[in-house]
Amino acid sequence: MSTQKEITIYDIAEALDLSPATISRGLKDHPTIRKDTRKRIFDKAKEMGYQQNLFASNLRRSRSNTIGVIVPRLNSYFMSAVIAGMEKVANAAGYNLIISQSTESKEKELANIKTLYNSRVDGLLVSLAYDSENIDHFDLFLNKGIPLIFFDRVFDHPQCTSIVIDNYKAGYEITSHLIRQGSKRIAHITASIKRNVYADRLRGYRDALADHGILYDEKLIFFCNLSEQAGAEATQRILEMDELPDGIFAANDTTAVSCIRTLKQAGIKIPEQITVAGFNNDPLSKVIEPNLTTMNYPGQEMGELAAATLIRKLDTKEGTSLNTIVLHHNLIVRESSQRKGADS
Amino acid sequence: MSTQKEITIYDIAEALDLSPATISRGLKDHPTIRKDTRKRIFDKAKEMGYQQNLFASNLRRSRSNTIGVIVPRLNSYFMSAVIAGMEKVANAAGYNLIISQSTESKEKELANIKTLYNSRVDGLLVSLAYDSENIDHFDLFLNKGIPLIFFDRVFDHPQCTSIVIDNYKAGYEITSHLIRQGSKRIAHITASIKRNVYADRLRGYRDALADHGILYDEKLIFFCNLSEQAGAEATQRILEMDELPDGIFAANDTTAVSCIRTLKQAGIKIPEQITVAGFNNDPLSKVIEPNLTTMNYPGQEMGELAAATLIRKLDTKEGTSLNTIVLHHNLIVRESSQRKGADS
DNA sequence: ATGAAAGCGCTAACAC
DNA sequence: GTGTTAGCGCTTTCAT
Repeated sequence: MSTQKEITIYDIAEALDLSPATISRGLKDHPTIRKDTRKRIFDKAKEMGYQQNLFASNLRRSRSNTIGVIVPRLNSYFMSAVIAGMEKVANAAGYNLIISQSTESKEKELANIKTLYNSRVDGLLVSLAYDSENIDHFDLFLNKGIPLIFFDRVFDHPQCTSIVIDNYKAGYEITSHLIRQGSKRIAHITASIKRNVYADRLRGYRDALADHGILYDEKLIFFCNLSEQAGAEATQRILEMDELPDGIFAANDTTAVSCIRTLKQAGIKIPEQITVAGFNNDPLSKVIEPNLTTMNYPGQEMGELAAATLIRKLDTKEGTSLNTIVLHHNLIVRESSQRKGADS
Repeated sequence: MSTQKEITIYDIAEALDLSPATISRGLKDHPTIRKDTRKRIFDKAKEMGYQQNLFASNLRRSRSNTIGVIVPRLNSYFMSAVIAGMEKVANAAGYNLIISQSTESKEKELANIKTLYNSRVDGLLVSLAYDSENIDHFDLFLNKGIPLIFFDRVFDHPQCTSIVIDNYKAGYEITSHLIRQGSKRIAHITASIKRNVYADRLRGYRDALADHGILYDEKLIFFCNLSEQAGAEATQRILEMDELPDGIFAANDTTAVSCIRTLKQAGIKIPEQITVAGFNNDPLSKVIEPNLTTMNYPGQEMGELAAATLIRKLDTKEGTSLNTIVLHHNLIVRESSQRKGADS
């Protein structure tokens, strides 16, 4: 517990009979410092166990080299892949990550925003909560011109860049695929269409139906929070319908897997009676039997790109004109939707 | 981009014709401030859009209200549950979390330690990398008496608290269970026994064998990094053995699931020919068929407890005498190990 | 190539 | 109950 005194640049300055200014410059490779004094400074710093005090530096420079992250929830495979990607890029560029969860609530999101503002993060990476209607609560950041980048659950705003996949197209593709497999009454289990990801997938679903001459039926749309339990409940309601659907498109894999399990328990044959598709390419999708048809959604890549985009903005100060960056997605067809004799 | 000037307590002081000190006190409910001036201060602060500058505060108080977290990898369900738990507790207590990944490398771990030290985190929550032989590289923190708490992959040290489950007992229980199901040649797939979690489970496995009169056979122990791919490879090697084992205990669920899939492809009946058990109670375990017997490992709870323990230490300054906190675990018996007629 | 000095915004010991 | 004042450790202009 030897709370020894902190070593500061003043201590090094004294030991080397130089000024603090020179030490400060030497430590960050300032061009006007002679090579040998630079070396002396580094050696002494190491010898004395000097560690920079970032508060002082940040206070002085009004810059934190810290990036704030707000996500709805941390406990999913997808989100941890995203964070892993962000951490990798941020760390390599000398940035720290401060992470917080909105737990899907706008109030908590606002609280997080304030905390991160107080921590003077240099920028923000955000995936929005279910119930955030708009992004007025980000004004603190927007008014100050602090970069704000959305990923996955995004919001269109002239000042912000969004990183997404083309959820409309993905929803269209997955629905068309189910139709090509012979499904005509396709249920869709999804979440709040306040969020682009769900609204877009739903649009894709509707247009795919229309383009194949299938009437849209509101009763086939089930809204829930996409948890395992919600998936089971939605499926239960589906099973109680007068006329059973012959296909189900769930907006994430957790729900789709829960759905398959419930259907199997009810003795329904998949994909013969009902085709099922999910979304995300969660590890679960390769394990459930039958294997789940799903949309590959590159979480790690999305995290890396979000962080890289933000850092580029911070380092170059140039307001990149890019407003939306779209990542590739791809349909992974597996047994849960593949009927004999149909093409994929 | 209106980079308006920051509002400081001086601005509020001027507007209210008070001193900065009074504002500072008022803002943090100092007891000696009159209720009505306190209210005036709050109102004015809100009106002017004041936001505390944490750098200045932290610099002055030499305290950051920030907790550093170092984990091997972020992209697993278990780890994201742990982090979710930490974030919840930390946030409620007014702490931020800075998170970094060691990617299982001691060098990266050291780099993370230095960065977090520079950020002057108040304490550290750590799960060790595979290849950290000791914790000398934490000296920076230990020498300064900054609290260091290990969870999951821990290291015994008089200054540090560890949060774990009883891996020895868990390994013993799971192995005994397989034996009771009639397995006599049980393979064990695990990772570096430099880490307590794997060493302890292996000890439990050995002792369970011994207590049931089964000879320990080194050839049945497979070391790998417990990834999906490594699980498949290890299983491949198992399948090539002259005498096939009749039980497999894998040190995590990812590997166990990969193992089951590989065995099934080879036409092996589970649990009839080989019983299989995993570890962690990952969502995967409930989805694989047959459902996987596994050890429930409370990730979220472990994260909450780790954070709460650290924060208690920070807030009370009392060096809690607790050196190890052991969380409950429980065996979840599912089909992958349950043979007809055997008791669990 | 180096030094002197001011100040980033806040807190807390001390004064009244 | 409120004010004065001195720094926390660093960066950076300006001077030499």
